[in-house]
Amino acid sequence: MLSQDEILKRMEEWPKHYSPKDIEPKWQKLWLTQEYWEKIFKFDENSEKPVFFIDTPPPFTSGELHMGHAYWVTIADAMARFKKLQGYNVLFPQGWDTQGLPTELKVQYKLGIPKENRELFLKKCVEWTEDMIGKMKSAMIRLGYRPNWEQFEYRTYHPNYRRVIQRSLIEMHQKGMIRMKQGPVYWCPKCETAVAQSEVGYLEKQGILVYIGFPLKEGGEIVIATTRPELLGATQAVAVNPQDERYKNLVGKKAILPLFEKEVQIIADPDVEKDFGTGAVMISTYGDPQDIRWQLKYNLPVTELVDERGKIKGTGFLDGLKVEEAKKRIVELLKEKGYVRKIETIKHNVLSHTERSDCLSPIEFLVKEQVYIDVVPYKGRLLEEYKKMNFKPQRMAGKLEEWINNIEWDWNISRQRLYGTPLPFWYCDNLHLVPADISSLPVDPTKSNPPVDKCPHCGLPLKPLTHVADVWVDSSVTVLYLSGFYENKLRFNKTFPADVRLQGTDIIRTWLFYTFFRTLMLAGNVPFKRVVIHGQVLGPDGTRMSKSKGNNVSPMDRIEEFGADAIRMTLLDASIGDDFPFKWDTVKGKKLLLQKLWNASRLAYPFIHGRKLDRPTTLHPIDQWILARHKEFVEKTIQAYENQDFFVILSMLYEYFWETIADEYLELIKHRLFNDDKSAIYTLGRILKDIIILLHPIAPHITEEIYSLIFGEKQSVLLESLPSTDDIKVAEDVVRMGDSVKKFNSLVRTNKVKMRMSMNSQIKVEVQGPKQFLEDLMRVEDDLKKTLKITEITYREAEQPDVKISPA
RNA sequence: GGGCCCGUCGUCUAGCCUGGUUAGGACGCUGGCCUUACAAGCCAGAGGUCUUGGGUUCAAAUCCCAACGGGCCCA
Repeated sequence: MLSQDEILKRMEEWPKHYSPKDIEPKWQKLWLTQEYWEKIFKFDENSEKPVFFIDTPPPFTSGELHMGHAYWVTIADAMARFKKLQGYNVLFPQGWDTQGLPTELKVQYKLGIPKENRELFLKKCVEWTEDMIGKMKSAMIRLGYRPNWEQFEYRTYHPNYRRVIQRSLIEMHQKGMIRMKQGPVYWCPKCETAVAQSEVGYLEKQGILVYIGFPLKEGGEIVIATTRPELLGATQAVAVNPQDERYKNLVGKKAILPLFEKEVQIIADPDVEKDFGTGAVMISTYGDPQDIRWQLKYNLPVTELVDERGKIKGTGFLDGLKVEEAKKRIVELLKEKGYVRKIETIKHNVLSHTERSDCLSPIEFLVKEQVYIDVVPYKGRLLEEYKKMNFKPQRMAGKLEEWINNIEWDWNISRQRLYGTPLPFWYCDNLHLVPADISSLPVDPTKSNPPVDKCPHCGLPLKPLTHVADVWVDSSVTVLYLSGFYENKLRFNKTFPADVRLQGTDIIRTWLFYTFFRTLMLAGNVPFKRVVIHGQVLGPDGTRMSKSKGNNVSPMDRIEEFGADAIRMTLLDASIGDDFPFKWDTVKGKKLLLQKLWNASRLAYPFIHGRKLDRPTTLHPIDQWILARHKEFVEKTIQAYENQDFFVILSMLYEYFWETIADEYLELIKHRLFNDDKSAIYTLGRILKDIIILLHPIAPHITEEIYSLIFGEKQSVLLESLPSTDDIKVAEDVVRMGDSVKKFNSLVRTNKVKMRMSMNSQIKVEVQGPKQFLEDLMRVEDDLKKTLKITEITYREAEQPDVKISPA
């Protein structure tokens, strides 16, 4: 037994203040060592342990790790660490989505490398990418993120990954799902490339609604309203609603396009909104998706009026003008000739290039030869199969379903770019596709010869496809790549489908949908069993972070001050699926909680460190009480981890650890600790160790530090296993006693505050209350006296509990 | 135009599915207190017509309807 002085001296060995910036990098370095890798973080293909495979998002390599990244990094890391503690063999990958327009633009404009020099351009793209990865990776590591870098870090430009992408395309082609065809495509004139349906969205913009009088062939006129007067030259018909009395007698008649002097028919279609404009619209090729539907429905001719750079062609008088300029010019001309009836300024939704790009330019529809993957024919099957995945939160399943329901066009996968996965095909003038040999992958058709001399279908000469794949073609095979679908059947059988997919709401219709679709088509099953979809991290003002609003917060801004652990706790203190504002004040609060844990450990250290914590045959009633509470905490925490309800764990830390253990229990057992009471020492050691283990996935650094200082039997908390509480018997009378003690403590303290006494002052107490209440207190009278500096307690039965105190 | 989500102390939120203590916590605020871990602390306290209006019920923050406000997605 140590003397009081010795105990206090040993306590001084423990740094008084919790300093995350000293602790965290140390552990991050250790986790990355070969030794920790081998013992803890490695995914062992030969292990008999159950496998847990989490599919994490491969972020685009922008170079900046923003709060949204920090959020999923934290969730994924916490999930993986928990599963390790639970005894799983964890496959925890991290990929990089390396290809795409933003990188090309940086290389083109920031580095000034011309696209014409293809080799150099691609080399610089890769260099830029690696640079960006380096920055993001070090920030991830600084947050305590520890995936299987050694085995499962991947880059979508890498030959190994590219081989899987290309093979998946060739196999889809073999299944008859890929074809080249001509048709309208979403086109971004600014980026000069085709984009997919999932990359566009509607943005509210200021525009004009022009009312134009079309003369009727038989005399008179019909006034149409349009936001796209510049497309007048590509107008193929005028449409009205069949129910519209105003136009009933005009249906079937001919109208004449002003300026172009072309006759078009007036048709009736139920999709025309009677209340918009004049109720008469012009159908042009193409102003919006509705025009495409009408063009197909009525088999209207197509006039190509806009070129790849968004300039008008084929009109003579508007040629070479950009769409916006042409709009102004044609309105002027129409005014001069007296065709304009009215012009309104309106706010309307304009289809724009919104996804994965800050481009936001309006989308045009161009007629192009492109490569498509059939999606529409599989809608029915997709609507059935998606139900095999369970969603957290459940409502997110509805978002996927809604998206599948809304799919109208097949997936255009060709992009007119350089830095991307080459589509592994050659083609002929009849648009037949000839795939590369699987043995030749990865392949760049522009640099290799086709596997056959001529088109096997029609004998025409073959040309290489110069297009690259949509980035979602790349990232929709993460599960197939990681599980080893093509290249490691042993691993595939063990790991497929993945246990969890983690991602944000914003990529449901892209990453989630395409992975689900492609994996189902190629491997015949859904890619994962469970999809966990988190919300967005908002700025401190509760709105979306954006540079223009200046409400951007980066996790790295104040990580030295508060530490990665406190940031992780803040991010996890939200219900998964909800958006939440990020405030440094909240982080400060989490740091205080960790400081509390630090101090409690400081108190426990001299009594527990280096001691054997055998369970004594009998336990003090107060220890029995805390163990009963402890059992509840352990069980609920494990349950919360299983459901990814991290905020539940955090609220229990406040309630159980801070309020119950730190504020009540520790005070009650101090006198016994100093007297080397075996029951108290055993209990404190046990609950503290369990708390450390259970908190580790959320706050890995501080828990490793405390564990190593106090317990340290193993090199890492992760070599421990989840606590079991099977041996703890919960006795009702003990739990009730705990409540009585808490009540008594509170009454005594309240009275001391009222009487302006210091907490330290000696008092006499007269307590009243129901018989049961008094008996509970008598059971631990000695502990109450020592804890609350009471010299004498007298008891009196009464209905309501109350105390009277007086100075001793 | 359609769908989904959300409105709870000054701020962020738990509770709502499965109706039933005094609506719980964190940050902030007020007062007191250096107590064998912790003043980056402790103790105590103030602060809420649960957006509004109807309805169901013995009983509504919770279930239903409507309105208002905010957000997201789709057309």
